[in-house]
Parts: sequence; C-alpha cells; structure tokens
Amino acid sequence: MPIDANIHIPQETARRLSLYLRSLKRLIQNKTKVASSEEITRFLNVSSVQFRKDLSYFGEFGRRGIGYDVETLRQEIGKILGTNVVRKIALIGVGKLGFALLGYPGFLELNLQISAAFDNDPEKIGKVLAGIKIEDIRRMKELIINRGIKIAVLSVPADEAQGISEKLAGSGIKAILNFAPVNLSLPGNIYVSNVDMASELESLVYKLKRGRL
Amino acid sequence: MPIDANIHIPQETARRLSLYLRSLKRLIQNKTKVASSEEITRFLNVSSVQFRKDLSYFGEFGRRGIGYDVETLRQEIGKILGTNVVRKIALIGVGKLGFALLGYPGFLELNLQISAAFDNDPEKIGKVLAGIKIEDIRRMKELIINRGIKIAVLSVPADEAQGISEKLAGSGIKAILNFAPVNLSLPGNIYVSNVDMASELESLVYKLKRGRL
DNA sequence: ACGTGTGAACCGATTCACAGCA
DNA sequence: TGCTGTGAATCGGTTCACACGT
Repeated sequence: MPIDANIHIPQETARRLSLYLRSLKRLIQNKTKVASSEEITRFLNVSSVQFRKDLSYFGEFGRRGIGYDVETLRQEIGKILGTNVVRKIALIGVGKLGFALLGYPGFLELNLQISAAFDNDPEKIGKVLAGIKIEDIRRMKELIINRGIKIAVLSVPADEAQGISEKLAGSGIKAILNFAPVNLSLPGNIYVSNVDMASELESLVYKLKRGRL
Repeated sequence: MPIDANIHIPQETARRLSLYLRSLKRLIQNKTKVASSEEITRFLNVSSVQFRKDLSYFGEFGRRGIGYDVETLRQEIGKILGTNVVRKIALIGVGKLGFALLGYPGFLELNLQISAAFDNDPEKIGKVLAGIKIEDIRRMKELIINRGIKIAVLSVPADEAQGISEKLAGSGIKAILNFAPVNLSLPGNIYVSNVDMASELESLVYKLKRGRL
C-alpha cells in the first residue's frame, strides 16, 4: 500500500484514471453501490487486472471477495487527479476548432473551466461565445497572469504555434494541450501534450492497409 | 534490409511516419536536397536513432556518411503510408467539432478526402459546408457503400456513438477515428482509434500537480 | 468461493554501442 | 571522418499466477 508519494507511477496509469472516473460516474447514475473491477472496466478497453494494478499505486480501495464502493472510489480518484478542485484553463485561438472546444462538455466534466479565450481577429475580439468573452491576444500575458491560469489549450494555425507557445511559457503557463500539427520546443519544465488528429488518422489508415491487404 | 512484409512493425513506428513526412515537406520547401537523420528530426521530438531504426523496418534509404535524399525519401514514406493515393473518409456528426474537422487542413495534407458528411439535424441536412453537402444520417449506409468509403471520423454525442458505430461497421467501414469520450465495442476486424481531448488534458493536469507540487 | 492486491515473468519499444560504407 | 544501419541491452508497461482477506 504505497501512500508513498515518491514511488514511480506509469504515465499510462495517470491517463487511464480519468477513464475510470467516467465509468464510475455511469455506475453511480445506474444506482450501483458496489462493483467489481470486472464490472468497472467492462465498457472500457482496459483489463480488470490493469485497473487493479493501476489503483495499487495509490493504495488499497477495494474489499477482497466483494469489490469497490463506487461512490468512495470516485471520490478517491477525484482526489488523486485533482478533479475535486476547479482548474482554470485558457483557450488560445478561437477558429473553428477553438470554437468547438469552447463548447466541449468534456472539460467541464473534469472540472476544467475555460477562464479566458484569446484571438487576434478584430471581428472576434469582444464577442461572447458559449458564455466566454474573446479577448485580444495582445492581452494574453496580462490576463493569464492576473487570473492565475497555469494550463492552456492551443488551437492556432501551425505556423503561429511555436511563437505563441513561447509567449505562454513567458506568462507562467505550465502545461499546454497542443492541437497544432507541429512539435513545440519549449523549456523542459513545461508539459506539452499533442493532439495530432491527421497523424492519428493516418496511422489508422496504415494499419488498415497493412492488416487487411 | 527487410523488404520482407511479414516482419513485425511497431505501431509507434507507423504513427511517427507521418511526422517524418511533415518534416520532409518542410525541408523540400526550404530547397534542401539532402539531409541527415539529425536534421530531419531536429524539430520533431524524436531522436535521430529512433528515426533510423524506424526506417530500417522498411529498407535502406540513406547513404552512409552523407544522409538522405529528401525528395526520394518523401516519396518512399508516402508509398509506405499510402498517402500517394487519395483515400475517401466519411464524417459522421456535423456539430461544432464536426464542422471544425470539415475545414481541417491536416486531412487533405495526407491525401485524406472527406467524401461524405452526415447529420441528423434537419436544419443542417442539405446545406453545404466547406464544400461538402451534409446528408441525412438515414442515408449513411447507402452512401458509404456506394462511394466505397472504408474510413470514418466519428464526432457525435457520447450517448449516440456506440449505436452509430455499429451501423458504420454494418456499412463496411473498417477504421474509425472516434472523438466521442466513450469506448466503442465493435468486432475485432474494425480498427478504432480514440481522440479523447478531456482525458488528455486531465492527465496533463495530473502530471503538473504531481511534478511541481 | 469470490474478488482484490502484487511480485515475477513477459513483451513491445527505445536506446546503446558499434560495425559498415562513402 | 561522417553518418547510416542494426543486433544487443535496457526500459516502461502489461499480463500472469497466486497469496490474501472476507
């Protein structure tokens, strides 16, 4: 039972925790009180052993021979992930994709709140979309610092992404979810995660081509 | 030099090939004729050894002591990935996200052509967005079969995703890029790849919380 | 008997270390 | 000497096999 914070936790485990949260929420809606690892992972494609192994990095949450108390487990995982606290995020670039992200319900579900949105298009600046006012990107640093935002979602054109991400780094942003199809090179203390839709699809096409032909 | 098609190729390698393509295109734009693995990977975050290892699964493309001919390598990787042929894809669900995907330039760049788009909203059906006519989702099977589409991008609400994906499977679709935050359970001969934006962001937040605090 | 928790074995992928060719 | 290509070592993560508590 390693409540020991120094132990190494696989990053894949961290990624799966939010899937477990979703599954637990569904079970709670179904009024399920107790569930086995098998039931919790039934609609994820994660094995029940994987689930138990993942939890074992954080402690013991189940009862042998019985299963898990769904509600308390949800709270525990929420605490681990930090979804019990609302976190502010900034959205940079309100083009088509950015607009879609403004209304994306998945963020709210994990207590991630878009607290600022920026664009450089004078047509958009000042408008309110999905309840959020679009600010001039020239005020980015100022507002990010003022509002104490540490996380940014970057949905700007590829050729602007590197420059803007450097300004984000200079504004105290610590983590960036990057939708632009370029690799950002930034100081090592900034976490970057890339969502590369075309490349994802391409590798799927490749598999298809190779697997079936 | 394994031109041997039976050899096992890591799926991570397949995913990186499209990154290499992008890098090579940039070099071609810069009029570079020959480049070392070091130069090709400079703006990716992939090591040069990784790059060479990846290529080694498909053959020998470089010249020792010199580097790679940029243009021929681009063609070779294009052939491997199949981006030399235009592939038709279908877009299911033209909400905010779907609309953003309609205009996403990254697909075209990899020769992936959106050849059909579907929605169930009568307001949208018949409209033309980004040059593509939105069709009634009830005609999905018919049109996908007629047009010989094998790849679908699914951007519908979470609670509809499973049902629609089953219909896609029944329409001869072989690969799905799924944006809905649910796991699709489908026959094993259908490739599914998930883009889970909220979960991606959440794992970033977790890292941040853990790394720096 | 049932379902959790976990060290050990295993597997896929990355990195090392160096041989090979220009 | 410079840079590619690759078997061997290593690493991170998953799966196995089983001990443990109820």
